[in-house]
Amino acid sequence: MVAVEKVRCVPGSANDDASLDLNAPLCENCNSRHVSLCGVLKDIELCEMSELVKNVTKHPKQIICSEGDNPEYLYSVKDGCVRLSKMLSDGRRQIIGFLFMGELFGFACENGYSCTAEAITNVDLCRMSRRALFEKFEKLPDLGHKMLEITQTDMDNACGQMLLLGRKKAKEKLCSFLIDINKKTSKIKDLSEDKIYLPMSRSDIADYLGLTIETVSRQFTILSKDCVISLCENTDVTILDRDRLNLIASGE
Amino acid sequence: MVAVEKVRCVPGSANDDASLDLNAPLCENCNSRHVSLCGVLKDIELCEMSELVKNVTKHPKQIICSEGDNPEYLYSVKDGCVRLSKMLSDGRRQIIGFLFMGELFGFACENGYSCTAEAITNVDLCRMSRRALFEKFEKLPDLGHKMLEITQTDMDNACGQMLLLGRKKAKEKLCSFLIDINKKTSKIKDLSEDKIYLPMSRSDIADYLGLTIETVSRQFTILSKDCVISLCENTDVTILDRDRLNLIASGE
DNA sequence: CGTGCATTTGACCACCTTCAATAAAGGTGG
DNA sequence: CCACCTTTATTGAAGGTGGTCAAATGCACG
Repeated sequence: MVAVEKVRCVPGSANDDASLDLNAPLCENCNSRHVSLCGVLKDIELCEMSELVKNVTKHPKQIICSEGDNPEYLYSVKDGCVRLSKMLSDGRRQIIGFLFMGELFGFACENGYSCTAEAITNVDLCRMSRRALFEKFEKLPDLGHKMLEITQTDMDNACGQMLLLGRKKAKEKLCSFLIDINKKTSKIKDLSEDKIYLPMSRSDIADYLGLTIETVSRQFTILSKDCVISLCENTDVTILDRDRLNLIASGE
Repeated sequence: MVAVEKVRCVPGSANDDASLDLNAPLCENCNSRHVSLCGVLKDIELCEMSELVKNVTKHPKQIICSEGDNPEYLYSVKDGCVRLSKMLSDGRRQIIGFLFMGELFGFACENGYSCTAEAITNVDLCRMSRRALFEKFEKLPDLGHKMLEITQTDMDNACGQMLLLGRKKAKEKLCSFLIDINKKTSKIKDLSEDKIYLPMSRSDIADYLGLTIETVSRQFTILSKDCVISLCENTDVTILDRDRLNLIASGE
């Protein structure tokens, strides 16, 4: 509660490129601070984080990390939208998720990163050394617990997505997707409650839902004709009948 | 390295049903000990676990825990096979995974258990209080780290399964499944390298792969006619041509 | 031997894909 | 500023993979 000057604490050593690093962030000023992994940390503990993070910016279509690569870093989305995906050798692609502000990615096992991550919009990222972060769990056990909680929530979402991919019809898939994205983005963008912000392409949506772009496009048209949604631009949809949308999404 | 008498350490207080509880396990004698969460614990630390676990046995088709229920417990499979699943209101089912010896389940978020867990075979389980386990992370941080590692590996597998469900053809799905099960069970059953043990029904396989039983059955027949596998009984398959199987699984 | 359940097999059909044409939007260079 | 090209989305027609329905087979159990 004491007013303190915003000076960076312990600059230097941990950041290879030491003293005047413009990319070294001030975690206490971070916009996504309260919705991200760091949400569990007290103000004074944020210094610990500042030591091991670095700001990174990416433009649309730039790759952030690739499936199978040495998973040196974890990333947290500070702003923008990121897609995670996996590919088969012949080019078939499955999008695993779309990430917005506050969401963490870079999960991996002994085979390297599980997914490729690419920027969809302009993206601001917080890049953390995985090793350094895991070492911090000693000093800040809450950080480790939060990490576990996040991963378990991811797993819960993954289960829901498997149900969608394996058992839902095209129309149900699209409705589920619209509800999920609406839930996610309404927290972080100040849009009217029924606006859905869709920064990703039809092709991304198709690869997320296990469909083709043509099927996605047709279902958009049908939902629009049935007055469940209204299509303004491609990136901008409005929910007209939320009850119907929910009913269709959960399988009538 | 010192020979000690196998006496239970600290019996009582933590187990509600105190003194003469036959279900209170001796963790040091546990078969699945070295392939499970407890693999990270030293002998003397196992006592800590004995306090919070209980043995549970289930018969085929018995429910262990249900989607949405208060996630009081975590479970580790000591023996047998468990299926995790999610359902839509009209009965469509998606199986999220098949678990064998050493595997952990009971994952949950604020909405309760993510999945329903049912016994496929006779099953021996180690049941842990979630709360008590999470409290142990203070004293045994390695346990928390192992838990995180397990959850991340689960997440990695889930990503692979999403790729399968969204983008693979029926034949590719079945081949992928056979390879995965072969990998899993060869570690814990002493079967000849190319034998695949399938305790689950065709209906379970179908619901795992996002197909119908008829399609699964047809694909089994085709693979058999093409001499990729050989079908002895329904629970017993032999790999005849592992290279072909791998090629088909990864999409030609 | 008959009942009940799981699996296999066949015939038909539908949902979604594939292929193709068109329209709309965005970027580049003259 | 507009012609030109590329990229993205929509729409239509045709086709195929896998689903639905139905019957047959196999197997366990009383």
